[in-house]
Amino acid sequence: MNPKKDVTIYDIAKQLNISTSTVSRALQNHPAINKLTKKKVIATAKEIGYQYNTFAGNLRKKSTSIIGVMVHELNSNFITSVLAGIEKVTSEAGYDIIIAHSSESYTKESANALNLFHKRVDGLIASLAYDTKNLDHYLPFHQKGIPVVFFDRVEPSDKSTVVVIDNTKCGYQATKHLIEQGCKRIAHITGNLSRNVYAHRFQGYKKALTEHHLPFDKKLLIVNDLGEEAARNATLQLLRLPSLPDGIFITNDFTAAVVIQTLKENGIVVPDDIAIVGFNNDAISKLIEPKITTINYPGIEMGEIAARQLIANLKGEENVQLTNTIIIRSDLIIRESSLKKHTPLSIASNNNANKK
Amino acid sequence: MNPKKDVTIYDIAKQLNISTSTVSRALQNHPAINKLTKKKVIATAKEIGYQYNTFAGNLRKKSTSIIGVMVHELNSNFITSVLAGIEKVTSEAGYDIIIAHSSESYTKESANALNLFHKRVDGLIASLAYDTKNLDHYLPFHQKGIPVVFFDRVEPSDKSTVVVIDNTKCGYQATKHLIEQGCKRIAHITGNLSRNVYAHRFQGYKKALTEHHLPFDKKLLIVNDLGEEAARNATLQLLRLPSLPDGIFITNDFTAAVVIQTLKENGIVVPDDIAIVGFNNDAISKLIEPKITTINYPGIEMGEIAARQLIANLKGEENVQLTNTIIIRSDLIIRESSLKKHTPLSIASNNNANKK
DNA sequence: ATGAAAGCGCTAACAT
DNA sequence: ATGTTAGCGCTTTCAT
Repeated sequence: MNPKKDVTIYDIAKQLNISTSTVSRALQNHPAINKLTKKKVIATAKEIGYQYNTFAGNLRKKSTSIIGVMVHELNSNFITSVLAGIEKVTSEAGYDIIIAHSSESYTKESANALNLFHKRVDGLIASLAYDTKNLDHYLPFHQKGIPVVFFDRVEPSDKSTVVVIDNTKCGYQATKHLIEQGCKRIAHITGNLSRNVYAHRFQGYKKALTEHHLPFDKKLLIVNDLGEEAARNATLQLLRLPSLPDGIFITNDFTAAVVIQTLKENGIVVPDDIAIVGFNNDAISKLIEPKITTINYPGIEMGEIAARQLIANLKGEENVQLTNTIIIRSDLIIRESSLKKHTPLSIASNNNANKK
Repeated sequence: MNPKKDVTIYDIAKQLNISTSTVSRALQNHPAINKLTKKKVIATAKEIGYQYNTFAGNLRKKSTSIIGVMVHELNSNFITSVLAGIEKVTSEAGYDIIIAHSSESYTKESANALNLFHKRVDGLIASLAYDTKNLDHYLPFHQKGIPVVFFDRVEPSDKSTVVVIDNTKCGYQATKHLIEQGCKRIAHITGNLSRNVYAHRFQGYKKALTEHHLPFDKKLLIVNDLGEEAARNATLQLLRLPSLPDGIFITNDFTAAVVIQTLKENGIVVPDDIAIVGFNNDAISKLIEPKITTINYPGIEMGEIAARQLIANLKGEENVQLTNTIIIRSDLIIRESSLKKHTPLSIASNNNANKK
């Protein structure tokens, strides 16, 4: 298949009548090598079409300078920002990255993890799939001392650093904001509650209700796969309720967009009849009508921090036991979808009158 | 960094008192090996924690079973569908894939190409970046006989198969549809015209105008980077024109969504004042108001076909000279954004009255 | 059905 | 500043 024989450092060495070690060192810009020699080596390398053989190098060095990145999906602003952040930091540090995506499937995540392990990545940065419930597939990494950093979708682990946002706080903020807008019956549409992000947002939601003496009504909690159809069904389900909710906190903007559309199709006015808060600050949140109030959190920064943490681990600078959890800032962005006309924002947001 | 020594086939061989060749063959399920031996080898492999070393294998075999995939971006439905298609076909054929993305930058694309080359991928599937103007960075692949298949964003090449849609036809269809809706002044917002997809769509646009005896007005052609700000500026630029367009054909749905929003903010009614056709059938096209008429084309299929073509090349089954271009079907999806009230679709779409 | 032995291309400890 | 040398772990030809 590759008929032509590869050009190796032996060929360069022969041509220049020097040893392969000198060639190898020259190619790596080793300080002990004569500048002239380096020049000659590089020149002949180019001349005879030499190409570095990564396998031979990796086999010898027992390290790949590759960092694996496992993501649960690819098509969201958030993930592409995280990837950009990771790429920036890792490439500056001389690492390449390999991206694997699980498409939200535990099985695929597992297979990919094994695959990255066999590819001998030096480290791993991962976000878990929708239905991942254990971390067994990362055991080989731990056993071999390969550092793993989890971000966003995580499980508690004493073996790895996790980089997350404070989802409980976000859920709390989102819900509190709706309460301050005068909402009394706030629904929550979210994903699998065994996944940390959704579990914590739900906790925050409940906390806000409790603090403001609103009852938690389990009919107002809908857990689904967050797809388009599920979002429509969830909305219709809420609309069939004997008494409608007056606010919905939805765990991602895409789902929120579908919900808003379905509500409008059914003659419900957003935010007047039902106020909406989404999550993620995806591009779509600014493009639909009304624009969606949402939680923003910086993907780039999350990626950069995860990568920096991993590289620190790799260099042995950092003790995982010490920095086990890193929390990134996040904030509520208020737009039209949640602003009930009768409660001006400036008053509402500082209003603690509900508290005893 | 990886303190523990790796378990190798030598360890297995020693433990069982057989040779490494037997172990190697057993692990590969070679037919000449005794079933019992195989079982024992596999058992002890598991027992002592053996892990295959890809580098040693690749170094020896001079092939990696890895296919590189170069994409211009990651965050679109289209690309994720293509990836899914590629993944399906390649994994069935026993290949792994490595995804590299250029973020629409020629420089990054170039660097990534070299990188994949050094990683010794067995083949490459690529879509070009926004500003890629030559294919020099793929030369090493051609020289070494590594097959490359381009999809969607391509340049003409006699060395590779290209998999595309008929962009000229799509541009023509989109524009003709607007004309049939009664539009007389149709603007076109698009990307870099040296990129094939945009160039061809523009050709189709012009062809439709010419065929229907409408003049091409260069003030109605806006070329930009298709980002959010550019889309807004483009819209405002059109709105400043002494006589407004009554239709706009826009080269992607995200941009179209921003344009529609900006139009609405400026009191223009879509489609009544200005009808809109987008491109790609992204999720957003169904979620904004009005829903966007767009061109749909099947990413999954494109990915599958590109991958199948590459694998056929790899196996030497296929002669690139013979199948140089593969065209995938595509179609116009008509939604509200282009439907002028006074021209019912059923009549308009079969109407050739304009023709001499 | 199994084994011996060579070698894939590179690196690095050790020598000079 | 450069060379010698011994592998890294696997596959495979040739032999038995």
